[in-house]
Amino acid sequence: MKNFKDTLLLPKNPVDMKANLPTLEPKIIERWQKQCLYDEMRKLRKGAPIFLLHDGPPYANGEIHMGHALNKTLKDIVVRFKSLTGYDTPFVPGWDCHGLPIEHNVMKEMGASAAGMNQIEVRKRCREFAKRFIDIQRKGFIRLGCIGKWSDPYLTMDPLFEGRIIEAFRELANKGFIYRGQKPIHWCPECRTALAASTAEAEYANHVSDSVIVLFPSTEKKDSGILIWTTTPWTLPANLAVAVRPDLKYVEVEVGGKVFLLAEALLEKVASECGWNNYKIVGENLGQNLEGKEFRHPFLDRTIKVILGDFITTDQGTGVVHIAPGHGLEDYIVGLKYGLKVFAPVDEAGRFTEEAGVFPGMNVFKANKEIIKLLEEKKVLLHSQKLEHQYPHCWRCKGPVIFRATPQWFMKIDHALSNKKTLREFALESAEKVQWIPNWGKDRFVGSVRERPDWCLSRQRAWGVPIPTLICPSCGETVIDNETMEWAVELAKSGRLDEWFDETIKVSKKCPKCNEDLRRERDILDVWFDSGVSWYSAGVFDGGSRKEGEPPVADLYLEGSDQHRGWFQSSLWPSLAIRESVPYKAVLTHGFMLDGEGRAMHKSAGNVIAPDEIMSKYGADIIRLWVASENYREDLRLSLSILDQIADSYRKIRNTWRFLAANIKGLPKDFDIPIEKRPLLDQWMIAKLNKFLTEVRRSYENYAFHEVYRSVVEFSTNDLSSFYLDVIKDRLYCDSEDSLSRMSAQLTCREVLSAFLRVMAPILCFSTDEVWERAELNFKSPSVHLTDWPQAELIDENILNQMETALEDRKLILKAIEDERIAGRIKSSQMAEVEGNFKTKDLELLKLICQVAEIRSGEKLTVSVTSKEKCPRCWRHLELTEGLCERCLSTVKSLEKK
RNA sequence: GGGCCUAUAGCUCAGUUGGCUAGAGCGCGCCCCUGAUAAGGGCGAGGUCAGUGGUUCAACUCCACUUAGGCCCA
Repeated sequence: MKNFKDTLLLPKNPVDMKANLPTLEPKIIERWQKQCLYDEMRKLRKGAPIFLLHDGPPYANGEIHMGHALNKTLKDIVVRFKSLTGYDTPFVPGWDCHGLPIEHNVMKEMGASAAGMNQIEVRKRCREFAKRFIDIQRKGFIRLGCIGKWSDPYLTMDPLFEGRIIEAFRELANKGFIYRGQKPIHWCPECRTALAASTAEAEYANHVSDSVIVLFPSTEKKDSGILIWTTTPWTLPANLAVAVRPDLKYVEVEVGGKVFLLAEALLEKVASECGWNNYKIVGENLGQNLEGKEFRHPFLDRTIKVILGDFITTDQGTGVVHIAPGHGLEDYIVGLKYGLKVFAPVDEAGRFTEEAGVFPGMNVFKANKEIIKLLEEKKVLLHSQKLEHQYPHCWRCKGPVIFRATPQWFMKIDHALSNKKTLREFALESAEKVQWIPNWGKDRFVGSVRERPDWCLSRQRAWGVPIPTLICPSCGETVIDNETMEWAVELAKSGRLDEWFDETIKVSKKCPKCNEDLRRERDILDVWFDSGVSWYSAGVFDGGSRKEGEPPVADLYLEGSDQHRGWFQSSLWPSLAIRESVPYKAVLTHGFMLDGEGRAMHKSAGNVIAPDEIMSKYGADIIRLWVASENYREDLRLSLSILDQIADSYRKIRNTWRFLAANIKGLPKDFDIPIEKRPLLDQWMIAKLNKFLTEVRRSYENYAFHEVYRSVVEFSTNDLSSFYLDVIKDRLYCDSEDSLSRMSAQLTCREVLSAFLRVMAPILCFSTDEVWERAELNFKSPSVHLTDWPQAELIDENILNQMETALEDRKLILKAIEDERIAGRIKSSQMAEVEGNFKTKDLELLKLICQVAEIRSGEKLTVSVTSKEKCPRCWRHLELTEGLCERCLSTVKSLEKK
């Protein structure tokens, strides 16, 4: 038999089957940089409506991890999609540069030499440290394919930005939102310094404490009272209340003529500790009914009230907690609710002051013994024992630390705005107007706003923006002074902020109370304040820090769900207070990274997969496809086998593009055939494409990228690969090059590919651009990212329905053929003759899409082997003349003429 | 301990206001093709819908509790 392969128009592949993304992607990034892609995207949409996604700044500390990759990829998908659909999409990335973690790392890096270093030197090192990681992280984000103003990001340590931070503070201060209060913090009496609670500064280690059960006598009845338990007897002089849990049952117990009140759940335990042999319950009450009841302090002349606290547990103690708001965080918070004073009669060396009322000047740890003695004398000590437990110790001197209230600056959350509403009320009301994605985000946000205390802005650290206030070292008076704040702004903006901390530069102001020389506040602002005013300080359109103009309201904030209590709030309070509006129109949150088993990724658990690892093995597009495939509203699982699966899907999609690209070669660029003049199958393909475009667009608009992924994979597999492309191979390969039928197929393929690439460009930003170029679709736009979203045309539902019916018949036919194949009676579908009762009227269409030799109408579905010969050129079984089918004969003949 | 969230095939996801035998793609198994070839096509097997109890004519879906996990707070 003659070999006809040379007479066929087989695909000429401009796209490699193997993507080799790890080496390809960096080259595409280079091209984008040469093309100035970000600027070109903005230029293309100049004057169009703006879609502003304001980047939440990651912390400039450490390499990027998958959490970063997830967050930045989601942002990038949004930005690229919005740009394609016609928006001007500025995206200015940012970094959070100040704060304790960096300072802590710097101190650790310096080791012993840190001791003699002054604040200014520490700040310098911190700045360098932050800069180092900004560069590392920036490289990582660019490598992920994220588009944005990487040349000029906003940095919270930029002079201009630091100046804005102080200006924001000044605005808040002048509107009356700032005040000086007290709050307990971890304090090392040995080093006489504050320690950060939430980091490694307070190390937990074993410590032996005095565990005591103490009677607070009743003010009414003799020989009765309430029993409290504590492991820090030294805090008793600072006691201002006792707390019970509202839902817990409390009992009155009679023991040897005395009556004690305590939680029922702990009665047995306490009885054995106190050695009660005979006791009787004489009364009971729910905690909530005890609120307001009065008792006497065990050794001071003070009346103590019962308050309610939800934090009380029944695993130890008496179920009644002694409250010293100056010496415990829970005590402080519950104390605020009841208007208790923040009382901490302990000096910075950990010694009682005169205010303590007992043992002035004595170290509190030493005072424990004396207090216990005093309790014994007063006959209020029911039980005392040594208890070894975990207790925080100073990371520097290793000594035990204490909780001690110190003066701090706060932002008021319940201060009224010009609209007479308090900030909190305004926030709760505003939450209703924000679009929360997913919608339960509102509940989570509102829940944490409702409960939160005033914002403590002070941090006793070096690396940050100073709180621009003055303090009298002699009488403790604090001064918020516009001239001083203005000076601080000037310092910041001229890059000389370190001078604020230079004690040799004296303050010229005097204390308004005692006329002493004032000094500058040494505390710095909470780092959350820095990022909280990014809407006010960042140049969100042009990059860097804001130079002029009103700050805009962002269309979207997109962060991990932990930010409901973090950045979404820290941004909200200053914005509500300063400009009385919410800084975002919509808030989208995503879940957290989990491993393949659904457990959190931790370095210590050894289950971390780094973005770099994936990028060098699979490529950034695989990360991006993975991000798109996951429902990010929940937590996201990641493992190498999940990535393998994503890589499989990628290959499927890529091969589909590759086939399309290979078959449109040679089609003139301006060639067109009106839809209605094309073969029915092509008309269907276009209708299907339009339906696909409509669905995918809707999914993107809803930020439901996993729906996009699903639609795309299914479109690729079901509609294209296994159906349309398989069927049109005959036309593409065997029809003559200039035939309308072949060109119609090519044209349809080109339209499908062009639309498909643009639809996937926000996700597979590298691969789509590669194919866009190689398939020579770039004759109008040099990059797929500089095109318009493919508009869906009117969808021809008639054709879709008609084909739907035909496909149902097809499914039955294929099944019947498969049965024959398994029985060994038939091999290729091409040799099948099928008879049956079909819903489809158009049997020619059915024959075409089933790719069988013949289809006839009949009673029962039967498959037989055709007697017709196989055309040696197109492999279809049909009538042959001169050894070929009619179509192939004329095609070959016209070729021979040439 | 509190707030919010999650649990459907090996994997990633669908499953409308409760209503036919719970679906898809991948993977897996078997087969076909060798003119998308480190491809392509067909068929098939996979599910106690985390568990228990309840509401209902009817529950993957609603309610309660339990278990496992996540984020935040304490």
